[in-house]
Amino acid sequence: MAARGERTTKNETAPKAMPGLIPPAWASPERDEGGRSGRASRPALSREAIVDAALRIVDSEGYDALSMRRVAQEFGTGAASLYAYVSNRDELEDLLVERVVGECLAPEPGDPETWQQRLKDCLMGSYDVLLSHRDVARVLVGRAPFGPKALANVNAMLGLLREAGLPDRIVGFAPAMLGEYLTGAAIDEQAWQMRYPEGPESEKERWEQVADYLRSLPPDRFRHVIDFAGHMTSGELSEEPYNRFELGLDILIRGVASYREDGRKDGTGGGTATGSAD
Amino acid sequence: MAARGERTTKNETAPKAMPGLIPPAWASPERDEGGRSGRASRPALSREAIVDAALRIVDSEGYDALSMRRVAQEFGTGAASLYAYVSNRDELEDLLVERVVGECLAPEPGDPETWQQRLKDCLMGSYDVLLSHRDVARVLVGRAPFGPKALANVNAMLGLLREAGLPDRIVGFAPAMLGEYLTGAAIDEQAWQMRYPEGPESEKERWEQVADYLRSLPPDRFRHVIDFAGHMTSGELSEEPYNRFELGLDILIRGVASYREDGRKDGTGGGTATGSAD
DNA sequence: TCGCGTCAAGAACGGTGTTCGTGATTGCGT
DNA sequence: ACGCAATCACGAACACCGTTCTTGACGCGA
Repeated sequence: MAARGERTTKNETAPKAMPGLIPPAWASPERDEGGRSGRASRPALSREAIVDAALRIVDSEGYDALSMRRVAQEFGTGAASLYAYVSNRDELEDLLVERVVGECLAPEPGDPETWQQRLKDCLMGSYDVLLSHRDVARVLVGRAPFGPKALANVNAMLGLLREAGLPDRIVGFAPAMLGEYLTGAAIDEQAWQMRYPEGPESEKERWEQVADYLRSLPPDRFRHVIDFAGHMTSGELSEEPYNRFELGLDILIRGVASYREDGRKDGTGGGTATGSAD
Repeated sequence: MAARGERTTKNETAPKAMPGLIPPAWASPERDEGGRSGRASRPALSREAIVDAALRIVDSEGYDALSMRRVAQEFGTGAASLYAYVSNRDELEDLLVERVVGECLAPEPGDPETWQQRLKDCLMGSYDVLLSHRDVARVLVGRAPFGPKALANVNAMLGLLREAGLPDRIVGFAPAMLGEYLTGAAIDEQAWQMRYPEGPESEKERWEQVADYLRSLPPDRFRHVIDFAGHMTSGELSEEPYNRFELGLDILIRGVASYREDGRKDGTGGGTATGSAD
């Protein structure tokens, strides 16, 4: 359907072992030093390599810099060459999503004792993965998580929630909702980081600046905004590792857990979701 | 700050009464039939009119069709003419967001008795507003809701949650989270509608198609996905007005409510958020 | 050695956001 | 009443974008 190189079925596990940045072996414009091997015999272009390059560009220059021409430039060629391996920019983005989602670890049964904590760990790890790839989360919006890797994660989540004794309706719906929250939170956080591109030590200062703006609003309208400016900007969360995303996750998981049908079957019956409640 | 023609304050209500397409009164190169009024005295272009046109385009052709040239075409002129009133495409989108958010009604104190229901009503109304403007929700992602209209809504939400007896941390954080969920859910729903652009009577059929795809996956991996395919696609929610968005909202509000500090002060102490629980 | 089929990729097409310069128009000062 | 200066609309241009068409070089079988 897509292009020619799709049915290769063999090399798709080859670059799996490369976690970080890739040595620019195939990025060098002339690799004919091997003695005229010709371009057709060793393509250097492949779906994997193209997705690698795209992710590298997003990592280093951001999603706005991603374009067919820019990806092709990474291989020292023109954009037209990509269309032999990728039918479309949209398909490239699909592959990019699948690639990034593959870095997110699915919750494994039994690691922490409560399902709430396992869910939290999985999602916070995914959050870190998304943020480690700059604004790659923007590629996720509106894309159903139906690739193999994404579905594997969804499958694991479903198993987790199923064992927790939740109604089927909630089990089936929660993964989509958690994924939506994950994506939205990552995008928002990245947008803030982008707006104030100073060093990471000014994190607090950045929020304080926003809070000051909110406090400068006319007090007759916006009374509550002024009063809660500190809390809205998360300057008051304070506990070092406890950030906005985690708080939202706690809220969400508490909501899900409130539908539990029988209080027992798994520990922590009361209702507090994660222990970091107060 | 922005441009010159901003302070006209008079003619900005003129084109308000035209809901549909505009009679090409100001599009005609010579409209001097009114007696030489000239272009400066009645610009026909204004920030309001430009935002009107942009929203009209999104409504009728979708966000992908929105461009400076397309907006300018609505006035029978070139894209350059817009830059006197709008400094940027980004600023135009800011104004568009503010415009749409202005259509969303803030929760008024006292309408339904419980704060949960008031919150739900407000957000479901906003959801309908967003979906009524096609995929306009895509413009909202990554944009902090800090325009006057958006802040007014946030202010009202804060007041609502404040009276509900929630911890300050939760009060300050919940509006952002609810807004995030609202945007994400609207985008996803619209993306699904776009992928299957058939009539609205095939809503059920569309979900059933997706469920069938999920059920066709290899059963050894994806066991849970297959089992929950029906619930994942919301085919089983069934109750006519109870849709995916509402279920998510209930989950979210339950999570928020679980942080209430003293059980009384407002009705419905138990924990079920809205009554449509099970 | 010749010819053929394959595939990389340059050039081109229609689109985008944005800027610059020009030319018409208007209101004001005289 | 006239002319000038300031204003402002907007066509043309620039540098991009995604995508397609066509060319042409290459390896390989005959």
